Amino acid sequence: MAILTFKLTENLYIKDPQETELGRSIVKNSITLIDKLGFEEFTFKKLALEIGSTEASVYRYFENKHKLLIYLIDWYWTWLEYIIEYHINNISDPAERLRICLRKLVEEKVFDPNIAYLDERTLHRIVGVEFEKTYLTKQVDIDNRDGLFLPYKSLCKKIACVIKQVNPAYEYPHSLVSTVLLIVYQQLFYAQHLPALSDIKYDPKKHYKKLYAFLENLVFKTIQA
Amino acid sequence: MAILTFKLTENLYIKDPQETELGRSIVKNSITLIDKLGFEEFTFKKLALEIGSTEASVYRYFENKHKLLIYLIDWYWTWLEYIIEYHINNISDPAERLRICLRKLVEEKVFDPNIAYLDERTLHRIVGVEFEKTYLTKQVDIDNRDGLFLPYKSLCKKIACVIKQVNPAYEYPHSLVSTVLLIVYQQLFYAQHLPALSDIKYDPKKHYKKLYAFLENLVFKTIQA
DNA sequence: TCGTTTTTGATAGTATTACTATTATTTTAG
DNA sequence: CTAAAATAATAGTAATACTATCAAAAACGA
Repeated sequence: MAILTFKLTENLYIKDPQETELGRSIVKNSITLIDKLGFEEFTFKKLALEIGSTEASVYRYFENKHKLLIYLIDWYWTWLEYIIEYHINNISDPAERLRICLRKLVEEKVFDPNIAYLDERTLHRIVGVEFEKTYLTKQVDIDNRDGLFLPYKSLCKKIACVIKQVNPAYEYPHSLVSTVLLIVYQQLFYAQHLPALSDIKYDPKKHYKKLYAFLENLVFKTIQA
Repeated sequence: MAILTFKLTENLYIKDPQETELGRSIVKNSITLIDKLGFEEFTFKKLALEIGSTEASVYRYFENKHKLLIYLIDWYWTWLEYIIEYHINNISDPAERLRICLRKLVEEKVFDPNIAYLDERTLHRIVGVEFEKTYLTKQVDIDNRDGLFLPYKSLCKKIACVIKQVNPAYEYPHSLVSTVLLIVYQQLFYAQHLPALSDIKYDPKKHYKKLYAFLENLVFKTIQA
């Protein structure tokens, strides 16, 4: 059993949280706490209390909760790209590669503590609710310059390349992929909380299938010549 | 010259801001201030200072800044639905109706103080950056029950109906429309701040056209039988 | 026009947040 | 075993997100 870890840009943290017990505890517990409270209500003080440490100690790892959130989400996108890469690796048919990408995006995330360092299922939920808050800010240009959004851009680029393989003439592969990436989380959120905005009914057993059907149709028809 | 105003749900405010000079000043100035500072940095204290009033007075109109933001955005969606309604009103061809919907969604907003009560151009920018923050919260179900998202759902439904007219067999009209609504703001934001995620280049003279091309292709191909 | 209600302004106060700083203690690494 | 590094404990600050009180001003109704 190989434990998966990824190295993220140093601009995200003051001190690498993967290197110490406390650091790993901060990351691990911030996931459950953000999931439970939502990002707005989440504070370093509450986190410190949860892990039996102090606010000041948390601040030695992350400048602020914004950076910590991006750290978690960057980890998720890096992990997802790895998963997708792994599964399309030896598939030669471009259309099939694209179908696998979509399936991996939509598919329910499983958490295997033997393989994963973090709980991807909870992370998946956090990404759905909090991801857009990471860039819909006044500091987006600075954060972007600092490379904080690289994992997401990398994933987007990878899938855009697959689209280009299916139809090299299609003009908007990046726009389509960034759209698809948002749809996944948006439609699942709507299904659960704002059902008037979606035709996908909330039902953990079936909605992944419906979402996939919606997406496959949208993507393949859109890029067809 | 008719001044456009809309009545929004009473759950949004403590005291109707349209009824008093101070109320209108709060609404008007909150738009420019949120646009300038971003929602996170925006506070009732700063707003009160700006309009020469006090924090306590602002709190007499809105429970908190979250409700104020939804008020502004609800106003925008109500206005946009009115505009769309107005333009598709006497068009009989469903495909043409749909094309007009898309055009009105994408089109640069103009601000005519003779017709409009609020500055829709600035509001458009706020919607792009702040809209998703209104529902990506832990209170989404309560806010939804209180009818705070009705204008958006109404707009979505209206356009979904147009899609149904174009192809009654298409299974995901609401999902497609809510997707399209987000794309508009998302792709313009990406074009400006995260260009790696989009194929639309930032250029106020031409990007509306490109965005429209991307959308028209996506929507019509997706729903075609 | 007078009296009343409503609205606003002025001021104050509280709990919480988002930090920074200092020092003592513990852990770890050479 | 010692030095360096990491953490805990504690304190402190400015700002936020409110609530409360009371007086002045404006609006309004008889």
